[in-house]
Amino acid sequence: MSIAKTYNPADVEAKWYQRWQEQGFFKAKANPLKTPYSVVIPPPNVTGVLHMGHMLNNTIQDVLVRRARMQGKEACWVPGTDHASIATEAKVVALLKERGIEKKDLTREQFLEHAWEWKEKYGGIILEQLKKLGASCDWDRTRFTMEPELTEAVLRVFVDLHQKGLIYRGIRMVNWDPQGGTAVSDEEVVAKDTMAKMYHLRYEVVADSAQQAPQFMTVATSRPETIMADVAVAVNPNDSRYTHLHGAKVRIPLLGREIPVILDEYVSIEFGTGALKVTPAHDLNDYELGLKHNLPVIDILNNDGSLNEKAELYVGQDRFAARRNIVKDLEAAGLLDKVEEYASVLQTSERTGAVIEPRLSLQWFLKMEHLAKPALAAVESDEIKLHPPKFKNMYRVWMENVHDWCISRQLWWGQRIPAFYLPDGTYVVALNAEEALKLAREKSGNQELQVSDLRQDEDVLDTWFSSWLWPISVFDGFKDPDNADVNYFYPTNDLVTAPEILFFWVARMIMAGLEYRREVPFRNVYLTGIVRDDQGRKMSKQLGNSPDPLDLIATYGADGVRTGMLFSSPAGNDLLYDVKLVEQGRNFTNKLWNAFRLTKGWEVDAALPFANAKAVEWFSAKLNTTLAELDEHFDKFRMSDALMTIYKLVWDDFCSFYLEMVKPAYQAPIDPETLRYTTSFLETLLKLLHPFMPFITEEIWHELAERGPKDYVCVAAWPKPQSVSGAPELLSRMEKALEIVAGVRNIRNQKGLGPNKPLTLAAKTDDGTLLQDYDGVIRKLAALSEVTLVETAPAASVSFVTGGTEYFVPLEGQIDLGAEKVRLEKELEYANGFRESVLKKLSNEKFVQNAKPDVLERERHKLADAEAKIATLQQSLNSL
RNA sequence: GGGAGAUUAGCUCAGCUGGUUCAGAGCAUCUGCCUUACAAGCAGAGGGUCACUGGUUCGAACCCAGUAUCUCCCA
Repeated sequence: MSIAKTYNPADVEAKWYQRWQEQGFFKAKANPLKTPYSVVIPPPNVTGVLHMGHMLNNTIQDVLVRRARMQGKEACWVPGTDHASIATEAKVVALLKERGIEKKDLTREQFLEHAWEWKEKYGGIILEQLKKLGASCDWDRTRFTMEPELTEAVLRVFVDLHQKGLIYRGIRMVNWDPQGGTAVSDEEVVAKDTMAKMYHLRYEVVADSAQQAPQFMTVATSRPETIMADVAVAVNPNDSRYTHLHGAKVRIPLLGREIPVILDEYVSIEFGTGALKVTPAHDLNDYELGLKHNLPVIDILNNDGSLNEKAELYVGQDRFAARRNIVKDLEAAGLLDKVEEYASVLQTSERTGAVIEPRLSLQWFLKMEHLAKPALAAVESDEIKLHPPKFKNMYRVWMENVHDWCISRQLWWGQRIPAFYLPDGTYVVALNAEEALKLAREKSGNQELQVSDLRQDEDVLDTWFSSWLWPISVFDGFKDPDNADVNYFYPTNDLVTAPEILFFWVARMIMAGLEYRREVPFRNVYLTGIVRDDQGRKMSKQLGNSPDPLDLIATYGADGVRTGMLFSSPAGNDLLYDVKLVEQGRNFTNKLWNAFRLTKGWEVDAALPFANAKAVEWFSAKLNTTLAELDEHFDKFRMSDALMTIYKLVWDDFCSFYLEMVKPAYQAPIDPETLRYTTSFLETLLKLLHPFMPFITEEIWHELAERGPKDYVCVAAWPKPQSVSGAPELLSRMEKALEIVAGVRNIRNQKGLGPNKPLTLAAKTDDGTLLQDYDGVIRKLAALSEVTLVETAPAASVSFVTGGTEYFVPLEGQIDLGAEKVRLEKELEYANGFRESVLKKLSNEKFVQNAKPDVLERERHKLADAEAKIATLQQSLNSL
């Protein structure tokens, strides 16, 4: 039988994924006999494709879920997608445009038909990609935030919150995305630092009499096109420069409309010219100033960011075109004083990238105060733990300063707001038109009203208004609040997501969970970092610095990519992606493969006695100690540490030491006992590795032995640490033995002797038990023909000291006495220095008085060891 | 402008309540090896004033204060 020298993932990954599905291992159902463990996926955009962030995020989820499954829990990972209203609608609009169709030429129904068609065609690609990664989701549970059941949940919640008086409609300053043609929430606005221009404009002061020479006041603005919406100029009452203008009026440049000069301490005397143009319709602060001073509001913007007829000038031009033109005209009219560059912050839309225009509009809002309070308490009390905990601070600050949530969007793709307007302009809120009609008849007292008399609100709800219900709605907790699934799987256990959406999504899920089930939606929130390139830049399409995850999987194998991504991604830390990481991951799979290949190739001779008791006993101790460490890492959500712990256990302890200890000579057979132990160790390692590397572990599991129909490592029991008697002693003795091995190997290296040149070793010690017990191990790993005890140093030998004992490797004719002397003197010098430092500590009375007894004891030991070592070295030197 | 966090080896990070020679890991580096499981490998080695300056303490990477730099969040 021949096994490939390198592991070939492409051959096995699809096979095992299919088999797991056929076996139904990923399916979960309420089972009172088992402990539930559930995770809901952060639903990716339905039209999205897998990127590196998804890879990291979903690998972590899969590790958690697979481990829980092996621990015998009823593991349930619910997959699904998000309808992502702005992003998807923008994509559909762009697609239609390519085909020569403008959105404005379509009816709502026609547009939605196109959108659904597109969703059916491209939607869910990302879920297929997740299968390539090995994600063990219960695919039968796949949900979509805009499917009928989930839409119903959204509408029910809207109606309920409206009844509770938490949803209201009002005119507010909103963040307007002119490209998306919709309002967006505060959380969807991204601030970008830029250099902006500050234009100093001259406003003519309205003269008392026509005879006076015209006077001007200079007002600075970064958005000169908004002067047509000005309703006042404000100055600080304490600003002596403007005292003469108190009560005056000024003319808007070019337009000539007269507006008052008002006084308010809000105006900063230092900033700009100390005079502030007041534009209530297009700036939040100005709006509040306007309210205070009872000023009118003039909105000069259309939905698409162009100027409307209220502007009077530049009507129909985009705001940026209008800005260029008005600057030109102002300059020509001599009304532009100067232009300065200054560092400013540009507000942009997260979804479309367009520059946000603050704008007054009529929107739906959800009051947050009532919802935020318990949601804050849940995190403060650690009922929900954030990993890493540093995010707790951020969470608190945000929750204490939360604003009402603007939940309406001027889009078509999404859940339409269930508000129905009566002919008189009032409205009712109801789940559907029939219910609305009932309410409308009651409200108006008009029994003649028909459904056709009612007009439903045109807006849809913010996407997050459906995703905040996700942990409940995926278990049908709104439709049927007492169903077995939701009772069993809710609250879920862990949520894995990006810190960017801590407020968008995580905080709101906590609110919804507490409001609708009186229980938090999850216990742990694991916040991943952002995947960046090796220069620390965010991965982006524009930069082209993001590898295609599917190419990576094809090249390095899903297991290699998964482990590569987890090698260096502690919670909350950004992952600097480097192809070296996935190479390391791939190399690790190959290492494991070859360990398997070695053991698989052994022939057994049943007559042979058990020859490797020391190795087996040691590795058993090592394995069980590591197991406990591993569980601790997992419990603390230290995924990289958990992986690294297994990595070293497999590579260093199992492959480099254990297998080398028990490996028979070339083509020699192995004893049955050793093979039995070795196979069992390997099986345990496969189990530990499975959550990280599901495919290769399943492949080896089945290659290693004939397996029953349900015997998969995927559902094998997670190993529990067994107590091994005398484990610390076993570990430290083997460690000492391996130090001797390293000493010999070092000499081989220094002297340029090959790894196999037969050598002998002599030790000068009274206590030969270690050498005796580990004789086989030391001889084999260091390739020694003989280990002896001596009383004096053999002639012509190289020596080393470890564990207070001096060892000699006789090397006739190859010794450079001078070099050897120098080496020994150096070592002696170091040992003396060490002795001095310990002595100094011990002769410090205060230390002796204050230090804890065990610390003191340790120092005394160190001193004794050092002195013994010095004596040995001195002797060797003398004998040279 | 307000707040939070960080600064440890070339890189990415550990280092729990101060105490095993002023520190660990992985990767990278260097040296030597095609030693029949693996060159996607083996063996060995080197590499750090724990950002800086003070303070507390018998003792500080760890506690305190200040300085510098960086990152993130909010305005």
